[in-house]
Amino acid sequence: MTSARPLRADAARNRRLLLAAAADEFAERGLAASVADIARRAGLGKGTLFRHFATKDDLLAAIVLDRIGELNAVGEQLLDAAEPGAALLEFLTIAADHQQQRDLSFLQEAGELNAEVTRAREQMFRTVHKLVDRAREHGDVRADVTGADVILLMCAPNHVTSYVPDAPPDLWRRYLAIIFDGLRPEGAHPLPHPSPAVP
Amino acid sequence: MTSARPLRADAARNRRLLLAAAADEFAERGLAASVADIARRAGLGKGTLFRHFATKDDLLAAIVLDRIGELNAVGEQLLDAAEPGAALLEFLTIAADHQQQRDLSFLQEAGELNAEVTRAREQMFRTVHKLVDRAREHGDVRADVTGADVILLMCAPNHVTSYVPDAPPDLWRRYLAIIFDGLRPEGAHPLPHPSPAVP
Amino acid sequence: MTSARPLRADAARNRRLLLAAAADEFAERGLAASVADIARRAGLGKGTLFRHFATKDDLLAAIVLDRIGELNAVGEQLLDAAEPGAALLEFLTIAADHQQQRDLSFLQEAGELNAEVTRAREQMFRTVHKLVDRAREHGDVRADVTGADVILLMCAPNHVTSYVPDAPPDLWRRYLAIIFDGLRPEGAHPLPHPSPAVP
Amino acid sequence: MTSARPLRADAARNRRLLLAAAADEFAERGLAASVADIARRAGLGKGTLFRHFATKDDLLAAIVLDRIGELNAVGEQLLDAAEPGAALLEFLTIAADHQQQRDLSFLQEAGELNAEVTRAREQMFRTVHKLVDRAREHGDVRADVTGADVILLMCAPNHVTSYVPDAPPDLWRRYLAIIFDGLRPEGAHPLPHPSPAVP
DNA sequence: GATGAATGAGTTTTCATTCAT
DNA sequence: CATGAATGAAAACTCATTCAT
Repeated sequence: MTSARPLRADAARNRRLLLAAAADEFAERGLAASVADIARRAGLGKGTLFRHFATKDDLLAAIVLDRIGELNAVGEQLLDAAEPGAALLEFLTIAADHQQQRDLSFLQEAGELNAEVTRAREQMFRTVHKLVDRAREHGDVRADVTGADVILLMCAPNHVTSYVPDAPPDLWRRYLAIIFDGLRPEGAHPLPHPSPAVP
Repeated sequence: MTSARPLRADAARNRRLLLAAAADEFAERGLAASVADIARRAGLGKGTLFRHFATKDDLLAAIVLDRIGELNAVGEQLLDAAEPGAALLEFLTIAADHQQQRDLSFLQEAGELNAEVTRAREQMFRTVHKLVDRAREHGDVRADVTGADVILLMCAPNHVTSYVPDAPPDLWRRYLAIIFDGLRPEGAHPLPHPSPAVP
Repeated sequence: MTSARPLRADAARNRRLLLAAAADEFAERGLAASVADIARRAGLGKGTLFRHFATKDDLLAAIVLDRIGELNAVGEQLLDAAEPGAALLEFLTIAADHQQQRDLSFLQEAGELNAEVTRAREQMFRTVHKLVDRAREHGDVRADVTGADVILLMCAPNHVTSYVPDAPPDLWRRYLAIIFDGLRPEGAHPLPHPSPAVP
Repeated sequence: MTSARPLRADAARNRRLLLAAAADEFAERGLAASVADIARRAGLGKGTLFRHFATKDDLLAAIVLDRIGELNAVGEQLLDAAEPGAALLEFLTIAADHQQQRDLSFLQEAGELNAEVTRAREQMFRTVHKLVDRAREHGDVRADVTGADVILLMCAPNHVTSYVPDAPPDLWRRYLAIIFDGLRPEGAHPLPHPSPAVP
């Protein structure tokens, strides 16, 4: 689905170089990063970049797809964990940590990319729903919280710390903790609006 | 400070049109929105925009300054409120509501704009610090939460709902409630990272 | 010809203010000077400027016309002078001095302006031709030199010094002297090209 | 210094096309010529011009550098000529002829461009000083004339003919002859102002 | 296959000129 | 009449994408 035949060894290497360079460049300059800079950072020509990714958006989609895939894999593993609440917290922790390792706030800037990304995203969302359902059933999160809520709140810790210049690399943990406390059943106040359906 | 002499009636109207169009356009396309599109949306010529705001950044700064000013005014009034916890929640509610009326997530994209904006921002931040201090001393928010935390979390409800395609206009209230529950003393778990100093 | 009825007193004052401001501004910034700056320097509105001069070029033409008129007047007076050679040298000296008092190199930047300017210019040229003819007949300039030659060389002293940053105000006299020595009969070498017909 | 590695064959051709088109366009319209017109005249896209010359000023600097380099080379060769006066005249003749082939009066409009141009210009000026010194010592030019004078007068023949609408291509020779006669010792009148130090 | 030169639509900004106040 | 706000056609420059080498 992603590729018909496997790439030649050097082509695969170039693809990796490009993805890494693009992630770095996007992290530093947001989506405004130029393909020329990305190619230069990868040590390759612009033409090569376009051979691998027909479009700047395709390149972005490839990165997003990677991240989503990794995240979904983590989530699926955690579905079998013994303590559902701890599993959900760990999922969110790993998600935020992944984001933090390479500042991926730019991922949010990206709107609709393509069908493949949409499919992967929905798959990952389903996994989150399952994690949340288990945690709720186990009484680890409040009864009125849904998978959709967690999906929406998932990126908030990283987003929030992105406003701190030179933020310490683990600052997001503080805000994940606060938000997760807000998801717990203890001391929960009724929510003023129903959960959205969509994600 | 803002203007030497009052604008002519029609010029004032155009200034308002431009600010509104710019806020809308920035909301839809982020800071990448073009001044040409903003002018077209305002039903005015590009030159008129330039006459009012010498620079795209000046236009952005004017919007940001407006919002920050409104918000600070609200905050200062609430400093005298009887119940500090309720006052803080109301401040956050009004802040988010203001943001919601025109999606202002783009405000965050703006880095350093100019000295006036910086000053206004710091003023507003000081007000938030005071609101939080009062609420904390009154036992309405957890002891380990600071003004900086609230400043950072302040925009999260709107940001979070911006991922929902056709979000109902009050959806942010749900996430503000969850986050505010996370700030309450009841059921608080210790935070894994100290609060940042900066904002 | 220049105007049907005489200007009202204040209108005439504004016209003078504008011409003076324009001459100064053109002198400092060349033809790139903006009408807005000229109007501001005159202490008047842009609209007033355009009421007096329908076009930036018209404004320039008015200045040029002034200068040419003054110069022609000087030339005509000198036609009656006793020593034709000295008269020609004085004409060139006065011409260069006029140019120097307000740096008028910008006058050269101006191409064809309008019929009135062209007519005045031709009138002035005729005067120069007469001055040169008299000097030649009197043996004060070489036999192979024409009025056209002098017209062309007339601006060279000022032009040449314009390359010297912070040139002393009388430097042009040095180059006028050199060029005028080149026009004298003594030590003249035959000229390799016939004089042009046109100016 | 000029280039790290040699340009690809077609790129080198385009660079030449751009330089030629720019020189023509500048000659016709002065520095106000637009890069779009230059590119169009070269039969290339605007982007191509930008790729070769990052800035309009860079393009101008490249032209100026070319001309100055050629001129200096000519001058240095003539330093060894047997007759210093004839050598100086030939230098001025070649300089004017170069200028004439492409009207380069716009070169003078260019102020400070960059360090490289400044250096080349100073080098060329030193060469002129040497040519003039030799000619003066040999009695071929008047005793009170300096290298600076010749540098300033060097462009006058071309400048002067630029006022003649369809000037014959060799008309400048006439004015170079007149000016050079002014530089000769025979019939020289004392100069009314000392030579400038600068160029 | 890889490279980087070429392209031109699009961006911000400037400014002569028009016209409502 | 005077004013300065509005206008839009350029201008310089950027950059995703194509294509010759």
